[in-house]
Amino acid sequence: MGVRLMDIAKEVGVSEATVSLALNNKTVIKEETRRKIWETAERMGYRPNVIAKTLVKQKSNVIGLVITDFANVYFGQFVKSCVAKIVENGYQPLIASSQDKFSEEERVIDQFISQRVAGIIIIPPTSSNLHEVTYLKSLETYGIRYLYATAHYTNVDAPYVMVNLKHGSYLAVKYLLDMGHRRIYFLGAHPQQIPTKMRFEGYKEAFAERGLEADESMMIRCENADFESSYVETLRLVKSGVRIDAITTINDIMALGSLRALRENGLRVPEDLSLIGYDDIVFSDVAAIPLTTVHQDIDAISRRSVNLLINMIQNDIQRNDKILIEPHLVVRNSTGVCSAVRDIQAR
Amino acid sequence: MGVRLMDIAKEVGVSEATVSLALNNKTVIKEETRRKIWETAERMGYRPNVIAKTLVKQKSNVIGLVITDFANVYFGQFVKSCVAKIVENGYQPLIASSQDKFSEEERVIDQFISQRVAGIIIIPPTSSNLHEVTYLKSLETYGIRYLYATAHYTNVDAPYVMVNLKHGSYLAVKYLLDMGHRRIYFLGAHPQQIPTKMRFEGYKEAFAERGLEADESMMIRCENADFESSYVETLRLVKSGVRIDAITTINDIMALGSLRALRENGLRVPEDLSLIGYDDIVFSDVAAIPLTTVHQDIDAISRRSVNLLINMIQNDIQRNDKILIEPHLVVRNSTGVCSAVRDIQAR
DNA sequence: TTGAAAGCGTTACCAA
DNA sequence: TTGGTAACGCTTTCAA
Repeated sequence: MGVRLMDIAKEVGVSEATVSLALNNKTVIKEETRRKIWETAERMGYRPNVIAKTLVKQKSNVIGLVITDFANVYFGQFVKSCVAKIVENGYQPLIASSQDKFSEEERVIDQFISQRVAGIIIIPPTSSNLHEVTYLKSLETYGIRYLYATAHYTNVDAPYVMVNLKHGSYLAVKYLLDMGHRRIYFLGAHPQQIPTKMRFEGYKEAFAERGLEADESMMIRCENADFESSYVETLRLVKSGVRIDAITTINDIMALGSLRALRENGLRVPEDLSLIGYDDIVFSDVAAIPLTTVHQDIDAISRRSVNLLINMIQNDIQRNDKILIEPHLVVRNSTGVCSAVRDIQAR
Repeated sequence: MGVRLMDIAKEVGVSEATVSLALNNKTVIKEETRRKIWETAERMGYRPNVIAKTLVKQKSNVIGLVITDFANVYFGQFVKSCVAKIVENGYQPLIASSQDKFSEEERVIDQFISQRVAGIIIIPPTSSNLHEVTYLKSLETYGIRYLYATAHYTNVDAPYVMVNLKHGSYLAVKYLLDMGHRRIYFLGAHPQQIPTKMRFEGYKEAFAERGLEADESMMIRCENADFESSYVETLRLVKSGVRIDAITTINDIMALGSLRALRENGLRVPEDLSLIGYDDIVFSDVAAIPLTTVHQDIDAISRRSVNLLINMIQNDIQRNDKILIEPHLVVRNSTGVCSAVRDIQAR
């Protein structure tokens, strides 16, 4: 099935080697022969077999990309950005999902090794920051370069590119403090998980900087880092009757969940209280109230990741850089001066 | 670099063939030999080279998937669903984006052919329904099975799986008519494009069924099928001062854009007018006002697509099925009885 | 139960 | 400027 070099060779009446040389535009081949071979190849609908090519060349131009969830907008944007950069550089992307499970990450990476990819960019599952990462040995055995993106395993000494989560959270909370807010609730997931942990450190830092002490009880632990959990916890908070100046969440979807709960209880954002998200996915601008949020430069993460990986591939060396991208705050309409402060000023 | 069958063979003191047989668990090999080979393979960190395997077996288990945009939630969900089903069936997914451009679709498919994939699921660019699709001949030359999903080229006789767009729109408009709405604006893209065209046909059908004639001037052509364009056109509509009973859009993002324009002008949804989206992406439920929308069963599209493709691959035959999935209306909070009708009833 | 050898489609080296 | 041939890592057939 299909056309092979041999078929073209027979048709033109030359050897396989000549056809190969001609199709790769080696100038050793006489102009006329080359033209004839190209024409015949075209006419026969020849498509080179990269499988065979890779086998004989003993190197692939495939870059693997392990993400956790195709349906998550944030990763969708990351994939889009990465793929563009990989293609630009003449490599071919191969994307797989770990479904946010470490066991699947292992399976997928084993598959990539069997594929003999040149390098891999790994986005680890959100839930796990500690793991016995056994596949690294295999990657080294097969000379496959790798790095982690958007997060990393704390117990593994490997290169990564991610956003300075702590600083992002610091910026958000500092801004809220500047606006007079004090009772700032923090909605996160498990306090042990990196995404939550790092952000809460930023939260505390902002308070400390002002000589204030963060009230740990304002760190609300949500079951999952999603719309529903955030909605539920915000509802509970509102019903409890405590004073809430502001709420920060560890991603934008959670902020939207929170927003829904607030609005359903007649609380106005930002008049009654402020709300800040995290990530700046497209939908934060599309929400009921355009969300103030911490912008993570996805493009920068992907650019640095791809560049570092390709650098490792081309120099045939596994490096160990740790790259932190600095986030910044995007102020939109979900935040304002603390209502308590406003009341005082109004007098 | 890396471990080969030969390395294991040398280590154990048997032939390559024996190692191959043993690792593939052929029972011809003596239990003890097999065990020893497995142990050694494990110890040496052996990973089979699928490149070589594919070459010799002369068949691949890779299914290509061409989408238009990784950052689009709708396709993100489709990819997720497809990938799960492809993996379940023991195949390996290979995903690429056409960036919504036909030229890129061609490039990507050529790449897939060079990869000698077993079959391809193609999501065509939204903008093009007519195209000289030259790659089909190549696909046939190399015996690669294919089908279109979520849309198709009208001038090409090839299998496809998509939602009955016309019927979805019909359901939405019929519902609005039932609620007493008459001045129903339709926000779409170019009237020639399939997604817009089919939906507007459903719109007209719902009117016709009631013996009403659809007013073509209520079909508003947006520059793009996105948030911004929809926002702009809705704004223009509102400012023009015409009476608006309801608005339907061809996707949920557009509905959100529309919603923003309405709210900014003090119009309440659904009290003052109703709004219906299309697609039922996650965010329609997360919007300021949970959106009434037409649900497209992405899971069904992907299931039917993958099943049909695998059927073709395994029976080694290119079929030509056209599969239409029936959509249904999901009523949430953005729709209600027409205010004009309510006023009358209130008297 | 095991081994030798041919072959998959391509490239690359050496000869012609 | 071209051709013959070995090699890439694996599977498979046939013989031993």
